[in-house]
Amino acid sequence: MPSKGEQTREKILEIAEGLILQKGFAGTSIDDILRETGITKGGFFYHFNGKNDLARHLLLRYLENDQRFFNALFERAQTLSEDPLQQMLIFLKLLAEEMANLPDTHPGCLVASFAYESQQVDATVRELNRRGLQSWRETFQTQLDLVAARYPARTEVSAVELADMLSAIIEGGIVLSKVYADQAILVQQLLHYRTYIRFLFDRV
Amino acid sequence: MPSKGEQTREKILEIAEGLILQKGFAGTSIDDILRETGITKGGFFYHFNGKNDLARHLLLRYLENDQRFFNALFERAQTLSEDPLQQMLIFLKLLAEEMANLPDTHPGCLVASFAYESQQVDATVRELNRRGLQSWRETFQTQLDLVAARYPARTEVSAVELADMLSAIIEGGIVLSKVYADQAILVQQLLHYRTYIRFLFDRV
DNA sequence: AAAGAAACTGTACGGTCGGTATAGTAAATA
DNA sequence: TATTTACTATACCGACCGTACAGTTTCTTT
Repeated sequence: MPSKGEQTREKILEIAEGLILQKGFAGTSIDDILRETGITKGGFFYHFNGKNDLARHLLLRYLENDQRFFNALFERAQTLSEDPLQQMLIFLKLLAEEMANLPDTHPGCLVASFAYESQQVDATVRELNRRGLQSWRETFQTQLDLVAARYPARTEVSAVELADMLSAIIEGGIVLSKVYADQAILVQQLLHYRTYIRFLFDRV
Repeated sequence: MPSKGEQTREKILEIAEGLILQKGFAGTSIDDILRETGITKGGFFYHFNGKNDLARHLLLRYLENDQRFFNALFERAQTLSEDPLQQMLIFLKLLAEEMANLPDTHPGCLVASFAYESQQVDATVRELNRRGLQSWRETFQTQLDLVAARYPARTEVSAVELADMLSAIIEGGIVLSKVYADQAILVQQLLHYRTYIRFLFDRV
C-alpha cells in the first residue's frame, strides 16, 4: 500500500499531466493544479521544489509508463509468434487496437508538449525529453534489427530511421487526432506504418 | 509598397510567431513581443484587439504562407512531369530538399503548437486550426486521387488517409527534429513517406 | 504514551500578466 | 491645411504568478 504522501504525489502528477496536455506547461498554473487536486500551495511545494521539478517528475513518470506499455505489447506479440516480422506486425496491430479503445481521443504526448515549449523548461527536462525519444528509438530499432536480419528489405533502409518513423507517426497522428477530435486518425496512421513495414520486409 | 502600419503589423506577426514556436502561446507574453519588436503596448493594441486576435491573424498568415509554399512546389513538379505519380514523387523530393536547406532545424508548426494549447485559444482559433489541416488534406488528396485514377494501388488505400499521413509525418517529423535538434530527421521521414507512395503505386 | 518525522494548511510576498485607458505626437494622406 | 493613420508614453487594474515559511495535523516509530 502506497503511503499517503505517495498517493497525493501521484494524484498531483496525474492531474497535472492532464492539465498540461490541454493547456500547455506555461498555460497550466500551480493554482490550476491545486484547484483540481484540492490541496494547498504548501502541500504542493512539500512534494515538488517548483514547476520545473514537477515537469521533470512528470516526464519521468510518463516515459516509464510508456516504456512499460510498449514492452507489454512486445511481450504479448512474442507469445503469439516466433517470427520477428510477425511480432512487429502484431505489435503494431495491438498498438492500433489500444489506441482505438481509448475512451476519448488521445490526450496528447508530453514529449511533444515540452518540445513546443522548450524554452519554458530547464535543460534537465529538455535532456530527459531527448532521452525519452531515444529509448523509443532503441525499443523499436531492436525489433526492426531482428526483422532485417531474417528478411532482406525490398529497399535498403535504416532501422533507426524506420524506428523514428514510428515515433513520428505516433506524434503526428496524435496532433491530427487532437485537432480533428477523432481518434480514428491515429489508428489509421499506425496501420499505414504497418503496411509500409509489410511492403518493406514481407513478400506481399 | 506596404504602408508603415502594414510593416509594423507584419513585424509583430513575424516576431510573435518565432516566440510562440519556442515558448508556446501562453508562455509568450505581449510584453515579450513588445521587447523584441521595440514597439509599445499602445502600438500593439492599435493593431490587434488582444492576444487571441493576434493568434487568429498569426494562424491565418501561417496557413496562407504554407498553402502558397505547397502550391509552388506542386506547380514546379507539374512543370517537370506530366504523370501524376511522378509529380507527387517530385513534390515530395522538392519538399524534402526545402526542409534540408533550412538554415536551422525547423522552427515548428503553429498548428501543432495551438493543438497542444487548445484551451488557451478561443473557439475561432481552434476551428481555424482544423480548417488549416483540412486544406492540407485536400491539397494532398487532390494529387493522390489523380495518382490512384491512373495507377491501381497495390493495396486498397484511402486517398484521405494517405493525405493525412503526409501531414502526420510532417508534424511528427518536426517534433523529432526539434527534440533531437537535427533537421535531417524530418527530411528522412519525408523520404520514407515517398518510398511508401512508390511502393503503393509504382511498379518497383 | 512520547517523540519525531511526514504530510500537509494558511498566509503572505513581490512580481508579472493581459488588458484598458488616455493624452500626446509625428507622419502620411486628402 | 485638415484629417486620418500610426503610433509613443505612462499609468493603472485585478488576477494570478512562483516562492517562501511558520505553524498544524497525521502517521509512524520507539
